[in-house]
Amino acid sequence: MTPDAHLDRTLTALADPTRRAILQRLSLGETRVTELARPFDMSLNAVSKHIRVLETARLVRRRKAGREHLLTLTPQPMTEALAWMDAQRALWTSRLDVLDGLLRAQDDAAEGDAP
Amino acid sequence: MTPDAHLDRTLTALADPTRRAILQRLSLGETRVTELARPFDMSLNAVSKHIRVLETARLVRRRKAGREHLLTLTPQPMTEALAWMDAQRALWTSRLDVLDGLLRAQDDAAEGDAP
DNA sequence: ATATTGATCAACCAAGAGGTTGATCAATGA
DNA sequence: TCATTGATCAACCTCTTGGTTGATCAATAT
Repeated sequence: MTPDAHLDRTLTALADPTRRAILQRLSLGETRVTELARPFDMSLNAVSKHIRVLETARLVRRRKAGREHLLTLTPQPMTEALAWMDAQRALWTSRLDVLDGLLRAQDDAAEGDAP
Repeated sequence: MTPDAHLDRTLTALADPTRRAILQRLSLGETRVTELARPFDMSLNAVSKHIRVLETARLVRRRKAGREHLLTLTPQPMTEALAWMDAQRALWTSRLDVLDGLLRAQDDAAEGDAP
C-alpha cells in the first residue's frame, strides 16, 4: 500500500469528532463496544461503524473475549501522521522565515528613503 | 467557533492527497491557481474547489493581483493540529508504557513458576 | 476594439459518509 | 431450556464530496 493511502486513512479517521472522542476514551484503557458507545447520542450500530473506520486505519485493534469485543489503541499510524505533519511544518516555516528575512531587509532599506 | 470544529476542518482538508500536494507545492512559495492546477489530471475548476477547502480551513490565504489569485501558506492551523496529535500521542504512549510495565512485572513473576 | 486568459459561479452527477432500523448470530444468565 | 445481551450484517436514506461541463466576468494582450 502506498504511504499516501495510509496517511489518507489515518487523517480521514481522525477528522471526525466522534472518532476522536472514542480514541480519547480508549487512552484510558481497553474498552468494549457497548461501553464505548454509551456516551454518544447515536445507535450502537453507528458507533460500531466508527470503530471499523478506526480499525481499518489501524488506529485501534480488536480482541474478542466471549461475546464482547475489546478495543485497544495502536498509536503507530498516529505517529506516522505526526511525522508527516511535522516535516511539512518544518518546510513551511523555514520558507516563511526566509520571506520574513527578506521583508525585514526591505524594511531596513526603506527606513532611510521615506521616514 | 468550537476548537473541535476547527480541528475537523483542518484534518478534513489534510485528508486528501490532491490538497496535500497543493500545500507541498505552496511550500516552495506563492503560486497562482493555474500554476497550482497544472500538475493535476483534473479540471481547473476541481483544483479551484480544493483550494477553497484549504482556504476555509485557513491553511492558505488568497491575494488578488489583477486577474490572478496568488495563494500562500498559513501554517497556523497545521501547528494546532500537530499540538492536538502530539498531546494525544503522549497520553496514549504513556498509558501503553504503564501496560508494558505491568506485563514485564508479570513476566518476571512467572519466570520462577514455569521456566 | 476585440480576442484571450485567469478564475469563479452554477448546475449537475456518481460515489461515499454518517446515520437509521430490523434481522441475525453467538455467548451468557435465569 | 429459553430469554437476554453484545455485537455485527444488510438494506435503506440523506447529505456531502469530488468531479464534470458550460456560462460569466474582469483583466490583459493583440
